[in-house]
Amino acid sequence: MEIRELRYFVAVAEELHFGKAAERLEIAQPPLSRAIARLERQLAVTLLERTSRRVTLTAAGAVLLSEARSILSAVAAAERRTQQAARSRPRLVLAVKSGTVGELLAKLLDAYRAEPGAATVDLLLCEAHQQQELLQNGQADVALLHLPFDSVAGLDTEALYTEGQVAILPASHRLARRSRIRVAEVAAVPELPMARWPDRGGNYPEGPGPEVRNLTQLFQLIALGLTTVIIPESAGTDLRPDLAAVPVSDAPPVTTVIAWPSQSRLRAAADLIRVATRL
Amino acid sequence: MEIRELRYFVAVAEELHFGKAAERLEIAQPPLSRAIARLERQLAVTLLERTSRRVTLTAAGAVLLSEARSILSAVAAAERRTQQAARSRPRLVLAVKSGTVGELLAKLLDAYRAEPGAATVDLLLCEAHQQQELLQNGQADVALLHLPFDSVAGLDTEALYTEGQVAILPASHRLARRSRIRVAEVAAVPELPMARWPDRGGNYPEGPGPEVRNLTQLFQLIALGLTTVIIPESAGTDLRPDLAAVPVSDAPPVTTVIAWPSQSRLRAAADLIRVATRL
DNA sequence: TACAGCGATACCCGGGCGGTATCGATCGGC
DNA sequence: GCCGATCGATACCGCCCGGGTATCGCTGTA
Repeated sequence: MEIRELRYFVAVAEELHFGKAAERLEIAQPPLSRAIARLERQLAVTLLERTSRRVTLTAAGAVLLSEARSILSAVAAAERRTQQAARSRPRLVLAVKSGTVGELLAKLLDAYRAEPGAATVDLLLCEAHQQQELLQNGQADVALLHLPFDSVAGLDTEALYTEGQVAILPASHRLARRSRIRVAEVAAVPELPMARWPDRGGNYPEGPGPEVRNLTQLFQLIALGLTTVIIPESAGTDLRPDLAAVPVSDAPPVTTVIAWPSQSRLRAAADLIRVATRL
Repeated sequence: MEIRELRYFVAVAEELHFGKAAERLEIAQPPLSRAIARLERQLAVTLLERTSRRVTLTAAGAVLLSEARSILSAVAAAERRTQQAARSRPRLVLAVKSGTVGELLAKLLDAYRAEPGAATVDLLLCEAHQQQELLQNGQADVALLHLPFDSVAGLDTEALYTEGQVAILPASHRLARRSRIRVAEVAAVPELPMARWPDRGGNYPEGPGPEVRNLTQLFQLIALGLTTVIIPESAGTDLRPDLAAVPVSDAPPVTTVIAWPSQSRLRAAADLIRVATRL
């Protein structure tokens, strides 16, 4: 089994169409058919059921698709990390999404810079759902994630900071004067439907609330009295004066964790993680 | 970068000798030299420093070695799991080491067998240090591990059972009548030096105690008044009459966890894990 | 200084990868 | 019900690359 064969198989398994897959791979269709056939022969397993009209994955094919994706990620990561290690001045890529506790991040970077032999830290600002992938394929070395929202499968983590959540409301709203509130109460306000965030594919779930992409947009809509949201405390400090934050008593606490690929052996990453856990 | 090239690189990086590595790979030395040179050219990175007298790894080479090992494991796992998925009757390999809570294991297997669509579970009895590797390269799907002894890097786990530890002593020993004991007291008995277990390489650490490989051996030596050991409670039940178990008050508690590779997508494994967490 | 050890280089051969042309099966439209 | 379009498989060809042998060149040692 070779990497090229896995790349070919993933293309076919995703397109479910040899012609399209060949186009994506920038090769002709016949060599692709042969490569898949050879892969099947070597494994002694049928990966795809094909008629001349449709191509479908077998159960074994579905397993290999998932395995192959993670192998290809690991290969890309290996290439990046090897080249990174060859640089004289090491760099470390830290993936954070907007909304990450600014104060915590500043303290972490300051503390790390004071370390002897500290690498240059590049901040990679990204969307929440990209972080896992960035770590897996080596585009980032370390990330700050938020439990219980972000998935940490395949990652090692250390908890840094736990906080409650607050509801952000128009300052003039009747609920804005409450000292505490419950999730159900926020959800039950018909004139303030909860904002909707895009999923991985960039699509929005169905619902009455407005579609938003970032906190600035969101705060503007809340100030206009059009929506509301429940977010971690630290993201709701230093609000504009026409907004109010009310602690939500029964929202799950949010934990900021530092995460890295579990097989990571980078000196610089280990240093940063050690510094982070001592904060 | 191809799998074959990674296999070649790992061989050279481990042997630090092109000739030996070529022999191990069952190819001639010149193609091996060329393959490594090509890999270095493609990555634009020097992986090995070679004089005609010695070969050494560069920092980048050390990184690639570690990455390559895990990629090769992942490839082996992918092959095994794909072939497994192609079988009509799914099988599930559960890696356990001797000494694992027998009662817990029996309950788990019974409960799982009662599930609809349960796979055949094969028990793979192994040494503690093999389990991680068996899961990573796909020879096992699920394992029972013991924290804090076993490493769980790269694995997902669920805690099943926590218990204290006991010291196993000859029934006639003066400490055997105690109701509780401390680690320091056990360690301070000069006539009963703690038994030594082999490490990953099968070598024994230095020390005064006897070398042992399994509990049966060990119990025999304890009965002869030659050694002692501190083990989880459950491994010290139903002892032969000439042995006694004394709870050790300050030994760390041992947690039995069920562990699986974090990217695992096996139906049968998920079922087994679900059943286990409900026990 | 001569020799042994070891990686690199030169050169050759064969298999396999990728290309084009075409077949054969299947499904949809008229 | 037949024809044509679609799409994967097959046949055949050329070339690159992987693997082999022979040999070179450097280095450390006796």
